[in-house]
Amino acid sequence: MGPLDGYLPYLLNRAGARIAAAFSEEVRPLGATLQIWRVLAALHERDGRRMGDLRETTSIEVSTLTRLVDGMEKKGLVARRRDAADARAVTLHATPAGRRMTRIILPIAARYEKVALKGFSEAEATVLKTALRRLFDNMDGLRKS
Amino acid sequence: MGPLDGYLPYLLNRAGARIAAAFSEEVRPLGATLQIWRVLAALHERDGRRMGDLRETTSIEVSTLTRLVDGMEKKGLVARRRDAADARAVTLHATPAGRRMTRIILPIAARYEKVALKGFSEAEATVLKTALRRLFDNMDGLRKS
DNA sequence: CTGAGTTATTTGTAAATGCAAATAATGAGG
DNA sequence: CCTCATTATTTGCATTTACAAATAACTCAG
Repeated sequence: MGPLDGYLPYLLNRAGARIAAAFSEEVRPLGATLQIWRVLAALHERDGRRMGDLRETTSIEVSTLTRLVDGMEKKGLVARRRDAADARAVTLHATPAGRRMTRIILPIAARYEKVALKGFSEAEATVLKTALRRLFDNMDGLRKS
Repeated sequence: MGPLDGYLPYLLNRAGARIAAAFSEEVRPLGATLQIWRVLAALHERDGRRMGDLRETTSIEVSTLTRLVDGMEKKGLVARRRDAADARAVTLHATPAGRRMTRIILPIAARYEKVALKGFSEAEATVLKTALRRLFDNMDGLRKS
């Protein structure tokens, strides 16, 4: 056990990076990335989201998101549309190909949860997830203090 | 609560990113970064580590580490030395300035733990950290499966 | 004591990322 | 209807990062 093992930010980052790396490797042959999956998952829950909305739900920077969506559009996974209600905004829509990819990745994501949480009881898993949400909330708006 | 809120990798990444961002902002005026802090903390525990050793304990890629250490050397925080025992290796040593910075950041890191874990009991915090280590271990070597 | 194979670190290079400035469109006053 | 302040997205650019190739030094068999 290393010296940094006591630090929460380190433990968090380390575990997150490892899961992300494994997941990424698995979906790469499908032409997907972790970020692409995040966008697809968000659109799966609700299609036609705006960029700013996606930024919020995926925690991906808007500028990064723009370029990510550029790529996804080129791959035919999503389509941009001007929002009818407010023409400043763009709405994103999963194409049939996008939805097909979502259906393929959904079970993979589920399997990864299982692997990552191997040895955890249902209750322990819930506690962990709740703790991570609390942590996130605890850091909310701390940047201006 | 967003649609991704059920996914562990997302929760992990999101919480980790937020803590990292807040911590980074706090130590930036000192001329430090999260990565610099990781190296300093590792050297605080044991000075004279090799690059490969640091890679292991900090989870920072070796090539990234090389350039990070380049910068730290320029700032006078650490000094590279050829390992006397094995001249292929380089050992890293904190300078007085490096140790001074470590002493300054240590309490900041401790404070961040407190803020992040606000509302957590001692026991809950321990459970969370243990869970994160288990998670990390669960993903060990999964990449070749 | 020399060459083949191994280990440690650095460098080359291309992709990802994030901030800040630029662009585009809205809405409210006058 | 203009103009100004606001909101939404994109683009410019400099930094960070990671993989892979290059370098350097070790080990050991012959």
